[in-house]
Amino acid sequence: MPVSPPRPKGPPLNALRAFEAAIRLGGFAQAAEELCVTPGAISQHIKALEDWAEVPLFERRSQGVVPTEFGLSLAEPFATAFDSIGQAVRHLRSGAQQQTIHIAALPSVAQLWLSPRLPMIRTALAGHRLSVTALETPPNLQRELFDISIFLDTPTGQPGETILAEDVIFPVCSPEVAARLTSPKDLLNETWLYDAVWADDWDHWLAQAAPGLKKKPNGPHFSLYTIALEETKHSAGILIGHAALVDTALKSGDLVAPFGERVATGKALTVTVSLHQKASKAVRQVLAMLGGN
Amino acid sequence: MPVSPPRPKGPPLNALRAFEAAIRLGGFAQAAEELCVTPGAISQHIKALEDWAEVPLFERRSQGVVPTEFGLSLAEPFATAFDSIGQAVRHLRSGAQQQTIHIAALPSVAQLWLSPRLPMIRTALAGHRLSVTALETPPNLQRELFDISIFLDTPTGQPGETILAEDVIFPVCSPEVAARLTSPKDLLNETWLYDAVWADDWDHWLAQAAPGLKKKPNGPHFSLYTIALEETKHSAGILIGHAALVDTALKSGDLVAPFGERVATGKALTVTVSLHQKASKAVRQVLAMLGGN
DNA sequence: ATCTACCCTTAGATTTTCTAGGGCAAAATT
DNA sequence: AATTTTGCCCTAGAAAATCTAAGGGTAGAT
Repeated sequence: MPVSPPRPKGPPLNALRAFEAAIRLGGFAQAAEELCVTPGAISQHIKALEDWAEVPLFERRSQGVVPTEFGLSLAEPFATAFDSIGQAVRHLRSGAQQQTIHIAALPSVAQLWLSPRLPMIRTALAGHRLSVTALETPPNLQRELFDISIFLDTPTGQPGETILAEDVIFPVCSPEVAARLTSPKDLLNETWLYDAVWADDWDHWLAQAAPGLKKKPNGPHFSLYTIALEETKHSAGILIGHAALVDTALKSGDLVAPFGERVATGKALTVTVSLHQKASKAVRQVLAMLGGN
Repeated sequence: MPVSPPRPKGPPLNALRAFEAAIRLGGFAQAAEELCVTPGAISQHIKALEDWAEVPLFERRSQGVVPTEFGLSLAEPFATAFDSIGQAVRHLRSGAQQQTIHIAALPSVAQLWLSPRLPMIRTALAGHRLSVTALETPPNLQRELFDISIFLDTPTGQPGETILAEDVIFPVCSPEVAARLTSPKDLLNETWLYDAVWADDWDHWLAQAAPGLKKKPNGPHFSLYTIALEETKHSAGILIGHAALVDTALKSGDLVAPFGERVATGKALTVTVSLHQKASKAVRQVLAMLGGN
């Protein structure tokens, strides 16, 4: 006789969030990244949820998970729900006495492009705190707590996005190294430096600027563009420079661009602002200073 | 220089839920009851949230907490957000192979009124599981996971509510005790039994049915109406019966109503169903069997 | 065939979250 | 005026959740 079982408890909220992320991003690993946990954590959350609801949400395949039909049907309601939560949380955060502007940027962009502009911003925004977070992938501004994101990526065209500059690349090196170079062919005798995530920059530039020139890539790879740039300054070799990132070094004379050929990558330095009313006065102010409209 | 702090993390979701409940119900204690935790837990959640947002949400007074103006302004967005979550969760639960109908009822109603009707419902709903939970206060059907609630309370008039019967009260006792009674005045010589939460039933009935009759209440109090009723059957005294709850005992002859005066309390036996599409076929079926429209 | 690169799971450890018990202060009651 | 009641706060220890790290399996590449 089923009388008085303990009050039926709702599902764990964090599991719902994990599920929402997993179904939206299409995988546990991606969801894990967004939530800053290991995939195992996501796996357990989903399992807990499946146990609670007594319904399978994902089909486990060897190459990843595939949402079940039913799981997919939950995507929209949960997305709506968490957008709603996000909005309420923004409202909550807007109450802080001292507002904080959260900026997300690619590590290299943060250090090489944003950093020189920060002092100006900070003085203009007295009374606000400023927080800069380096991220490998652009955050979902609707869901996460960033106000502004600055990335070097293919523009998505979503609302709130402003293109600051098209991305153009060209080899850069120290003046000392540049002295040895007269034509692109001389590159073959030099060490080529690579950024780990932009490893095909060299191929891309060569294809446009010096077709036919081939070289086995044997130079060092750096996980941080900034490190590669430092090494370049120390005459360790030649690096493909992204205009927005090497501008300061070129202006100071630490680096030079030995060849004139500038090649567009199709990417762009884009700044995106979250579309929310509160605090946006300060956010718009920052945007204007960064060169947005 | 604030570069690369750890990714700003959102507020703990559970704290948001605690806050939403606290602001909606107007107190930590009430929120604690709804979430089935101790008030201390709520207190900690709210504090965590206030620390996170760096803004006070409640003003602590000795007789309870009062929401700050800002806290109050968050009530609506958070209510909306959690309604949204609730809806998504219902959708999720609707996927279970074997549906469960969750019924919430006052303990006395569950045992005395609902219990005799359960076998009929269960056979009609083969393939569904049935869960009956005894609750002192009616749950928020929009937020909690109950499908049907049955309470003896003043009708609220909210959508989904059906009045099954007006609440009327009158003294009941065992036939053995009834043999000693001829007029209401004889009540003065008998032991009066009380239900702890309906302690003023006697006063209420006397005021209408036998004005002037006074007696110092010295009879035993029972925390469960069912126990009081059992004692009444064992001739331990006279109890104020609620029509819906003593019906079975009157029909079986275990109890009798020695006086004809029936007094309305203004309350009613009401059944409320959650307004949701899925699973509501079964829910409506149950409702019909209980006597709703 | 073997290797590499993914991605998901499981067991154990860690951190969060909860409960219990003791206080305090104002309001209601005696 | 004293007492009881109510409702929140605090802290330490206990319970439960959540996470990480290591394991294992599959597809496509070498």
